[in-house]
Amino acid sequence: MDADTLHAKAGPKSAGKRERTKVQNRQIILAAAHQVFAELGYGATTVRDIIRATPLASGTFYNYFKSKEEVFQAIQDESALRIRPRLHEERAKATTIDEFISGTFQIFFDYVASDQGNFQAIRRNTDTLRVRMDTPEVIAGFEELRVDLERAIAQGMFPPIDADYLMAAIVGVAFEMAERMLRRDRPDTEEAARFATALFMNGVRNLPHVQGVGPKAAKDNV
Amino acid sequence: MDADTLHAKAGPKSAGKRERTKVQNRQIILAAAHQVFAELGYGATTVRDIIRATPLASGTFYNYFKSKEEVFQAIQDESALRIRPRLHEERAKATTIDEFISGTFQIFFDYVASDQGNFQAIRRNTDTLRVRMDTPEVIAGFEELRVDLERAIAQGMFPPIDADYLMAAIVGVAFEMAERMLRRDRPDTEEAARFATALFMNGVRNLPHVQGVGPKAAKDNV
DNA sequence: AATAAAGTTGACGGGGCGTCACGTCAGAAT
DNA sequence: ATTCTGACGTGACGCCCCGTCAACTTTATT
Repeated sequence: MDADTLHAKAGPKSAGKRERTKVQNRQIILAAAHQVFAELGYGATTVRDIIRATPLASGTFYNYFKSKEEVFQAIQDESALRIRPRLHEERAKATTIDEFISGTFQIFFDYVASDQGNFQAIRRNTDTLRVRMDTPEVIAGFEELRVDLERAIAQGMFPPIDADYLMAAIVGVAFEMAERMLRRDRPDTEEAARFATALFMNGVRNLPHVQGVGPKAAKDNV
Repeated sequence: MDADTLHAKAGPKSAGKRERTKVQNRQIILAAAHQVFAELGYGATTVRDIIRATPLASGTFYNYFKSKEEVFQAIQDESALRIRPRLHEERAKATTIDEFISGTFQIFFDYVASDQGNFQAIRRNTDTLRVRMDTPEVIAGFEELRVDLERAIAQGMFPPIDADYLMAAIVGVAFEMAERMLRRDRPDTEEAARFATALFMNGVRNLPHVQGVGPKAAKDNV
């Protein structure tokens, strides 16, 4: 056998065509990942699945992201960035704590309904809390809500209770209710937000009747 | 080359010693899995990790379980089986809906505190809802609670609200609060149960002050 | 034009998964 | 007691996925 045969192990046949810019490729990968995650769920999708939904080669993925987890977190960051301005706006606008809580639930349920696949990928297919909370953007989003709650408590708008548990309750109700909402035939984000707000502010015992109501009834319930 | 060389590929060196019974081996694997999942989390543990914590060989695992997911679900089934009698007892004992809800939270938080590793493995490392709800035992546990809620609503103990969302709210609050509870220095399951019950029954607006209280204060708060 | 920098590629080594042919043993059948 | 049989244990194997990297191409710089 000759030298050529021995060294024949190496060598991509043709590499390096660059038809897109760096930013474009990152966006292409992100979009493909978003779509594939939504379809298969986080656990079931492989990096190759993502790349296959793309004109790129497998190695290129790793020029932009360290791992599957990192793309996923990037997607969550994007989502957090999309929601936060709305939450800020809501906080500025709300004059009562009821309005603020209600607006927060509404924004959250609206987001979930607008990006069902991603929400379900979070819920069903991965290290839920770790991925949800480990990135600065997402943490920041939750932190802002917590600060608001603490301020409300300090200002006497809420009784002097444990802000940590209060936060947990809001997050828990929101995520779990969103799950059920999406299973319904025609998810109604306003109904969900109304229910969550009423339950949260008044408790079961003092809950107004909040099921199956139209816009007209909303006034009565909140 | 002769025939022996060709066929030399096969053959475990020494196989088949049977020092334990079938049931014992299943229990050995289950116990090892429970321990390793709690330590490393679901996602991070490999079937080989489980087997390594055992005197058995890798293939044996698959005589008892189809996959990593199946052992995990078996563990959840065991947990569900341990909790359900207590829930039944509580349901029989409780005379008011407050007592029932309070008892349910208490049992749940107690369980979480008694098996932290497993709870965190559920929360942090896997297809949360899928694993939590896909096994008959676990589904049955949730179903019972839902039936209770529907009955309470039908009997007028709760306002006529959406049992599905009510259920979601309870589950959401319980799981998310349990997470925070475990992060505390000295998790206090009674405090957590008191908070959850008060919030749930009365709402934030009507919440008694439920932080940092001893057994004496419990009477006042619930 | 020559050189450097940035970007792309696919083959490769590493490792986990589930299978399977082989080996062993306990108890049933004779 | 001996043979037979099927249940069980074993570890090597083939498959697939992951992340890396040397080779290669294009763009920027001098």
